[in-house]
Amino acid sequence: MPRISAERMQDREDSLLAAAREVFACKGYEAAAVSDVARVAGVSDGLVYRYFGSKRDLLLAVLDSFYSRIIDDLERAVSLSASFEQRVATLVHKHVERFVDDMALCRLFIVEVRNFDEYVGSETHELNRRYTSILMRILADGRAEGRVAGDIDDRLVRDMMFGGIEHVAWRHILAGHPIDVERVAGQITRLLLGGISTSRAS
Amino acid sequence: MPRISAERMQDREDSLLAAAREVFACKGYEAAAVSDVARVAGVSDGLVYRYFGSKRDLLLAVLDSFYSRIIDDLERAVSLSASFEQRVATLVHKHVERFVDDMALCRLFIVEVRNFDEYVGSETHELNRRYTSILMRILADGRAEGRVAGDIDDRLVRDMMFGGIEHVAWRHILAGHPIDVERVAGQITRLLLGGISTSRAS
Amino acid sequence: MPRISAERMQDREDSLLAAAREVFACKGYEAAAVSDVARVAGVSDGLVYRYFGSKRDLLLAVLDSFYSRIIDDLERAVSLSASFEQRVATLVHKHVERFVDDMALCRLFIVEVRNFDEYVGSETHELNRRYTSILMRILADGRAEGRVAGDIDDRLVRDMMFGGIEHVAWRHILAGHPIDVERVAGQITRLLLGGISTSRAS
Amino acid sequence: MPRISAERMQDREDSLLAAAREVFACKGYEAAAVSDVARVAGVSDGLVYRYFGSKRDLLLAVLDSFYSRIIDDLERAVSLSASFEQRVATLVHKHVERFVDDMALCRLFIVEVRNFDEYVGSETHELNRRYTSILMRILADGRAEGRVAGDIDDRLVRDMMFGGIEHVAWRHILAGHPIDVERVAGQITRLLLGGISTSRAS
DNA sequence: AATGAATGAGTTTTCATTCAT
DNA sequence: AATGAATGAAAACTCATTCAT
Repeated sequence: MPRISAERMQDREDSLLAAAREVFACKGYEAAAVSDVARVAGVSDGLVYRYFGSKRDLLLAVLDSFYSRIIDDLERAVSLSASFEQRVATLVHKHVERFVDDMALCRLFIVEVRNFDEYVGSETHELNRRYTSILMRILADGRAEGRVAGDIDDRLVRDMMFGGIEHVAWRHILAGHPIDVERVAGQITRLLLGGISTSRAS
Repeated sequence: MPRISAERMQDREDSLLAAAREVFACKGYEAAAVSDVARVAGVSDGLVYRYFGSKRDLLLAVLDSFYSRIIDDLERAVSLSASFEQRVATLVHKHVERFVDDMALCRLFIVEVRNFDEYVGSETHELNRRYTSILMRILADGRAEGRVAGDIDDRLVRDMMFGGIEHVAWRHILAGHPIDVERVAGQITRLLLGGISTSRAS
Repeated sequence: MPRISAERMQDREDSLLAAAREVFACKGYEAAAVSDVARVAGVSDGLVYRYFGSKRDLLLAVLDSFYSRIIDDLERAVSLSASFEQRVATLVHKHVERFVDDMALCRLFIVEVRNFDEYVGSETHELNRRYTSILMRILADGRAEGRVAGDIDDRLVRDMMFGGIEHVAWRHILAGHPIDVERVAGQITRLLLGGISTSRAS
Repeated sequence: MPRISAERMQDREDSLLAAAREVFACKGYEAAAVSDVARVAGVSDGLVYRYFGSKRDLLLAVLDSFYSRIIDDLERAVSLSASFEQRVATLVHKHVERFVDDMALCRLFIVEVRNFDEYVGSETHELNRRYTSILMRILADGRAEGRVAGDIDDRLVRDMMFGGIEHVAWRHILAGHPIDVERVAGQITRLLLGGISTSRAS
């Protein structure tokens, strides 16, 4: 017979998640201690392990909840755009904005999770796919509309876009000067859509 | 354990560097222990500190030696290319190849060094700048030749290219299927030069 | 190893303190390892750091608890003495006795703490002041009663007394022959009060 | 067949001793590394062990050479004083001055050597005895001249004097204000000779 | 005689995780 | 269900000392 209701358990899990997000974002995964998370959440160390199997699980849960949130947000924004070019522009804009707003969590994902063996096949991986699949659908639709050059591999575009934006955002963040999201996103969009060359490229 | 003569100190340093490269590449920086490196190099723990001041120094030395090697290689390759487009193609090709050949080291740089405070201003940062400056020169020359669209920010191109290739390479590596360097580099080059759109973009 | 209830935390702290006192007294601060203390206390190494932030903190806690104990004792003894001379005699007697009873801790204070930069301004320093202030009050009162020569600097007396007794005690302890506290304290008192000379000194 | 002459060996030993004096004085015994000494002396680590059996031996040698120097100096100064009181005054003055001039070495002796088991019976102990015996002779002579109160134990006087001066000097040094040697020595001398009391003490 | 590379034991401290209460 | 005291296994780094050269 449970002493606390399911509702209460959910609240606890949420507050632990929030605490973990804060602590991991602030100190990074390695430097964060489970007891930091417990303290911030206002519970005992031991209780953390009733809700999450390990420190690693906690990290993944933080990132998964982050992804759930941003996927919905991105989908909603993209759905409001009319043309292919607008949808790309919106996605680029939102993604750049994501780096600006949630730098620490993006970094957490890039540095602590994405590169590890366990990543492939994980829930986090699946969520990342769902996030990027929003672009894949835009590209498929754009191709159907004849807006995408025929010899382009969509996965390549996806990687170039997300990889590129990651670097651009990082450069600004490391350099310490704030990103003018509007301008940067506009430039990236133009580059992606139109390329570097003055003439049609080979 | 043989005591080595003065003239073999360089060998020792090299073998420590090689051991560190292997261990860091395999386990990542945090997970690797200095004693792992020592064991692989066949020396005592303490000796590592005779050659490298700290675990961190060892990491940076590994990356610096890596950079020194690949900068020359890239410069030579690029210098052999005639046109702007060829030079870009060569650089993309070489960079993709680099990820294929030295995935672990690229990852080490990206994950363990690039995102840390101490990075800016370090020797490694300088080497990274030299590496990327090869592209910057290509772009500047291309612009002088009128091959680059006027409204393009070179640093943006740099980030999109290196960031994009990083993700492309990663996808293949994570998925476990080998990269057809020729084909992938070609596609990336085309995308960068010509963009996604069928017509001139926005 | 039994897990203790909350109400027994104090006991744990006390037993750690006792273990540290023993180990430090026996081996000195530098030569003592935290794991020695843990072993003597019958706990794990890590637990020491739950109660004391560092090895240094442990040392200071040992000395502070020592001082707390002896200050009360000295104050009580002195307060029972009627005249200036008696109070000085009592203090000397008690102080010599202290060296005899707690040689190792006195030595710990003198050797490991008193001469270090961090000492000034520390809790231990404050306790030491309280201890020595007992003598300062005796001297001030004695001066008010006209029992102290006018040109004497009280701080000088304090240093001569404590420094002198320290050496006297040390000599006996090093030589290995027990101190006749009564006799030695009497001699010291006489010397301090009356000086060496047969006639009034220069 | 020795490759270097006995003379050269002596020079080496002297320069090692000087280097050790400097390093120990500056950093303390524990914090000083043998290789620091070697570097300062301009020789290899290994060579230190040809001249001194261990780091400890090096410390003792430093202190022994220090004692040899100051013993002569003190003896000479005292021999120039005419009366008992003058001789005491000179000795006090010289001893206070010693603390001022050679604070670090005094501290080294007090903290690192005097309190250790091996001290009793060591060369250093013997030198310390010779140093303090200068006072013992003064007292014996003073007693013969009737200048010393009959019931005084000379060893007690010795301890009170050296212990007291040690504390006085230390207080000034810790507090950071320079000692007015003349004044302080004068006060100490007066206190030792005449005592605290306004009247002849019990 | 001299070097200095090499050793390897030893130290403090941290923390994820467990489990008696 | 909740606690938080306790564990114990690392792990980075230092250095006195040795000994092949």
